[in-house]
Amino acid sequence: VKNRKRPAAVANVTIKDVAERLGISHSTVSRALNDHPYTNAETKRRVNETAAALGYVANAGARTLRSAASTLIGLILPDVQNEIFSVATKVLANRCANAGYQLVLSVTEDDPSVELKHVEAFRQARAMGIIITPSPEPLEKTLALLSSTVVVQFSRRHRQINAPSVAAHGERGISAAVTHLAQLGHRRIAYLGMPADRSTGAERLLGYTRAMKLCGLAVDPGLIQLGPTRIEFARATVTSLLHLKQAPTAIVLGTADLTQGGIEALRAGEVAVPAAVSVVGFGDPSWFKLWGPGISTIGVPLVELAEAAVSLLLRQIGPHGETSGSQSQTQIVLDPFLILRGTTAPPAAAQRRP
Amino acid sequence: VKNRKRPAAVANVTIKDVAERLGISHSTVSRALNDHPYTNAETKRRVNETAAALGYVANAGARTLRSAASTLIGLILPDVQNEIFSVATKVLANRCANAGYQLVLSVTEDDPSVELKHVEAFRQARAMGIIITPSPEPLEKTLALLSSTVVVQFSRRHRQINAPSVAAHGERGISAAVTHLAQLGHRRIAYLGMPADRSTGAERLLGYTRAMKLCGLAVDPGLIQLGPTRIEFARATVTSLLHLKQAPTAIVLGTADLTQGGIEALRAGEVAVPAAVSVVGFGDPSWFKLWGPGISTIGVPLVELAEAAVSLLLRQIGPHGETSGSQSQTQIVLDPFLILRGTTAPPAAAQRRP
DNA sequence: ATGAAAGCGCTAACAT
DNA sequence: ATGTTAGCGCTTTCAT
Repeated sequence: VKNRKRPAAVANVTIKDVAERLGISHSTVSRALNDHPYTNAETKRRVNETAAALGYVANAGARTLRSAASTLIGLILPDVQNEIFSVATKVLANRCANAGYQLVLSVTEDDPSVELKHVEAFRQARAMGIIITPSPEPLEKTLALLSSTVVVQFSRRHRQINAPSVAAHGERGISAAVTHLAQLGHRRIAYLGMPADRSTGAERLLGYTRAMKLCGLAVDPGLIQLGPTRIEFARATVTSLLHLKQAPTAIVLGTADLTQGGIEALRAGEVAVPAAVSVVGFGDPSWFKLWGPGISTIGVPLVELAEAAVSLLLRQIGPHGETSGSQSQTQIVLDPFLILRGTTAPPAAAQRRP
Repeated sequence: VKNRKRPAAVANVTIKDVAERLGISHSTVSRALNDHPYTNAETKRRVNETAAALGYVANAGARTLRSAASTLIGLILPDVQNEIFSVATKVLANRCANAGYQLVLSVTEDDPSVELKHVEAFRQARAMGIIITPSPEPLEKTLALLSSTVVVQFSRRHRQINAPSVAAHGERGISAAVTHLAQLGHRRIAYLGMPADRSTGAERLLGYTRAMKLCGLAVDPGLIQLGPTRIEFARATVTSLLHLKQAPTAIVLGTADLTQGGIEALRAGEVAVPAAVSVVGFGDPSWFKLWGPGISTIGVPLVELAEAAVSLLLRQIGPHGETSGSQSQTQIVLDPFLILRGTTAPPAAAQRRP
C-alpha cells in the first residue's frame, strides 16, 4: 500500500492496480477495458466498476507507445483572429473531436522558426496528421519534417510541400470584383493586397492584373499597393491613394483585414461611399453587411474549405489510425463569389456614359 | 537492415538505431541528446549528426511515460469565434508555446457531454493543466476528473469547481452602462442578456437590476430579456422590444453577439440611433467603432484576462513541469470600462430636463 | 476466458 | 565518460 502521494492530484492508478485489487491479471483488465471479444461479461463489469472506483484514467502515452497511433492532429495557422482561420479552427475542432482526435493548435504569425518548433513538437508527439497554412518561406528542416508526415495545406500552398491542398480561387475572386467595377464604368481601379510571396497574395494580384487587361484598362503601378496584412497599412495606404492627383474611383481590397483598414480610412476621411469611391472588400465577416450601405465583397466558402481540408486529412489517416495511401496530387480549389451590396456604383465622372 | 517500410512516411528511428549505427550504447545517445553534464563533446557531436542523418525524432509519448510530465495544456472553450475566446486562444497559444507547452484545443458549444469527452481525453493524455470555460452544468464525472488536475477557470466560474478563476467583473460593467443611461435621462432601459445559469449571465443581470434600483428606476420585467447568446435571438427580441407600446428608450446588450443582433434589428427597422433609442453594447470587436456613429460599449480587458489565466496556470505547473502548491482560492476579477461613442444620447422625450 | 511474458522508446540509477 | 539494467503503463502473442 503506497500512500504518500496526496500532494495535489495524481492519477497514478494503473491497470495493474485495478488487477491487483481484483486479484486478476492486468492483461485481463486490459482486455475488459477494451471490449476484447473473449471476455467474461461479469469480469468486464467488475473491472469497469473498480476502475471507476479507483479513479483509473488510461495513459494515452503508453498506449501510443505500443500501438504507434496517437489521437493527435496538429493545426498550424498564422493567426486565429482572422475570419478564415477562426472558422477553420471551429470546423476542425468539431470534426476532429467527432473522429476521436484531439486538435493541437499552434499559431506562427508566419515566423518560420516558430513554425519549425511546432512541426517538430507535432512529430515528437507522433501526431497522426498536420493541417498547415505554410509560412511564405519555411525552413529546410520544416520541409523535411513535413515530408515524412500526413499533411494537408490549407488556404496557402507551397511548391516545396508535396501534400494535397485546399484553397479558395483567389484569382477568380479578385477578377470578378475588378470586372464588375470595370463594367460599372470605372477605369482607375486600385488594388490593395498581400505581398506576392504567399501563394494567396500572388494569385490575387494576378487576378487583378489579368482582369484589368481583359477589360482593356491600363495597369497603373501606382494603383497597386502590396503590404503586410495589417489594418494600419491599409488605413494609411487608402488615405494616400485618395490624395493622389489621379485618385482611383474604385478600390479592391485583397483581404478582410485590409478591408477593415480601408473602411477605417474612408470613414475617417468622411469619404462618400460609393458616391466618391467604390469599394469591394474581401471575405465576409458578419459586420460587412452592417456597415454603411453594406460592403460589397468577395465571399469565400469558409466552412466548405475547412470541411474539405479535414475530410482530406481524415481520409488519409482513417477514422482510427491506419494511414492509407497518400494522394499528394489532390488540389481542391473552391470558387469565391461576389456579394454585391452598397459600396459599389458607377463612378461620378462616368455618369454620362451611354 | 530493415528496409520494407516505405509505405507513406514512418518515423521509427529510435535512440537504439542511432546507438547501433555508432556502435555505442543507447543510454549514451540519450545523454548526448539531452545535454547531460558528463558527456564527451565529440560523442555528442557525432550523435547529433547521425541522429539528424537518420531522421531521428524523439518520441514524446515514451518520454512522458518515464517522466510523468507531458508538454500538453488543454483549453476548453464553448466557442472560438467569439471575440473573447479568439483573443484568449491567441494569447494562450503564444504563451504556451513560449513556455514549451503545446495547446490542445477543444470546443464544446456548452454541451456537457462533449465537455466530458474532452476532459477525459486531456486526462488520458496527461495534460499538465487545463484552462476551461465550464459549461453551465458540467456532468458529475467532469467535475471529478477536473478535481484531480491543475485547472484555471476562464471567464466563467462554477461553484463546484475548486480552482482559481479569471473573469471580467460583469456586474460592474453592466452597472456602469445602466447608470450612464440613467444619467442621460433614460427611465425605460431594457436589458438583453444571457441566461442566469452561467456565472457571467447571472452577474450581468445583477448589475442591471442593482443599477436600476440605485438610480431609482423601476425594474420592468418586460424589459429584461434573457436568452441564448445568438444573433437571431437578439434580432428578434430587440425588434419586439421596439414594438412595445411602452418601448424602452435605451437598450443594454449583454454580450458581443447579442449586440450584433441588436444592431441588425435597429438597422433593419431603420431606427434612428441614438435619436430614437440609445444603445450600449458589450465587448468591443473592431467594427463597433465603425458602425454608424460608433457603438458605445462595455469594453473588457481581453488580453489581460487571458494573460492572467495562463500566468496562473503556468505558475502552478512551472515552466518545466514540477506542479507546485495549488492556490484554488485565487480569483482574479478585472474591471470592464465604458467606451462612450455615438449610440448613447439623452432620450428624445427628456430633452426638456433641467 | 484468463495468465504469463515480452516489448514499445525512453530515462535514470547503478556500475564500471 | 560510457555501458548495463530496470521499469514507466500498456497491448498482444502465446500458453493454458
